[in-house]
Amino acid sequence: MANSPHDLPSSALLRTAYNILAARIFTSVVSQTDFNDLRPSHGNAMEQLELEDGLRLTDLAGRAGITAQSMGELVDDLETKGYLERRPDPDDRRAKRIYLTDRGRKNARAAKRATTDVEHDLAELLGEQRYTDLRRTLEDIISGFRSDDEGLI
Amino acid sequence: MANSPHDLPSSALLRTAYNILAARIFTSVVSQTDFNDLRPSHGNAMEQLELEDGLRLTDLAGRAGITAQSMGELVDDLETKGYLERRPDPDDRRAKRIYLTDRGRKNARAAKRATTDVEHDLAELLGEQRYTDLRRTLEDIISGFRSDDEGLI
DNA sequence: GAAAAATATTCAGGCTTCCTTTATATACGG
DNA sequence: CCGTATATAAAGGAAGCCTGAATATTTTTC
Repeated sequence: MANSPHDLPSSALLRTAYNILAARIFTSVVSQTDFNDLRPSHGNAMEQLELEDGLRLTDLAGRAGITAQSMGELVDDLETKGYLERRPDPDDRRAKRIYLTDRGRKNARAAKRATTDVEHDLAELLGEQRYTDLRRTLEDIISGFRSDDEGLI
Repeated sequence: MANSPHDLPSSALLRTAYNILAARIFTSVVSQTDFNDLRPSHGNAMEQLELEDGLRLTDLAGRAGITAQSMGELVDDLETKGYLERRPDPDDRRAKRIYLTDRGRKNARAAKRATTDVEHDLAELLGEQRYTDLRRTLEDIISGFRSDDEGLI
């Protein structure tokens, strides 16, 4: 590769490190032939439903930080591909609730496993102490800077 | 915001930290009214020309990691807006060399300043020791993992 | 208890950023 | 020179996000 990391801005280091980790997780999941019809953006929906099933589109969008319309497209696609299904919300007939199918649950488990594996690899590469320090430092950057530029992200 | 950073995967922490820093740098540059016609992707071209002026389109694309065609669009746009100019390569009449204009140089200086400011802010937030540790850790992640997944990024 | 306001979703269309394919001009090795 | 490689450009498309407007339903308010 052309660039030595030497004296790159920290933002570039963060981006590259993120890209490497994200690519590992994503390729680990889609390399299972069952799931090779997923694209990275589908993760926006799947990640949330792994945590809590049966959400409404609006909630899903809010948690992922994208518009309801964008999330609608992702959910359309994931529904077509058989990962999700929409069922009417019995309490609010404007809304539908979005559930993982069996296939969706299998995928969610694979994603979780891949993410956990990467955390392990990271901790192994860095050692427990530096791994913990890194996470704390990143959390400090997020909470320390977020307030400064509300809503710019 | 909805998510507490607690036990998010490290990849998510890296992405959020990157987004915050990148947004700071970008908004700091474009908030100068002179430069409010730039979009983030223009940085792909400008960043490289800050380092070395007079590159050919192909080199520029290679260094930025995008196709020559994509870079061609960015350069078209930046030329229209007066940041760059193309001049024929005297040694190879197939090629053109791309130079910063005065306006382009002014912008490059502003970008460099914004980047430096963010590094300072980071070092101040974390303290010198943790700032240095963070950078070294990120470099270690990049060099430690890059070899594993060659070309997946 | 009806009119007004808010909410959930969908439909239509657009923008940005990147891509692939194809065309054209130029360079260079044998 | 002739074939192949290289530099750029032109045309069109896919992905991922957006805004605005339409529709159905719920909640609020007077």
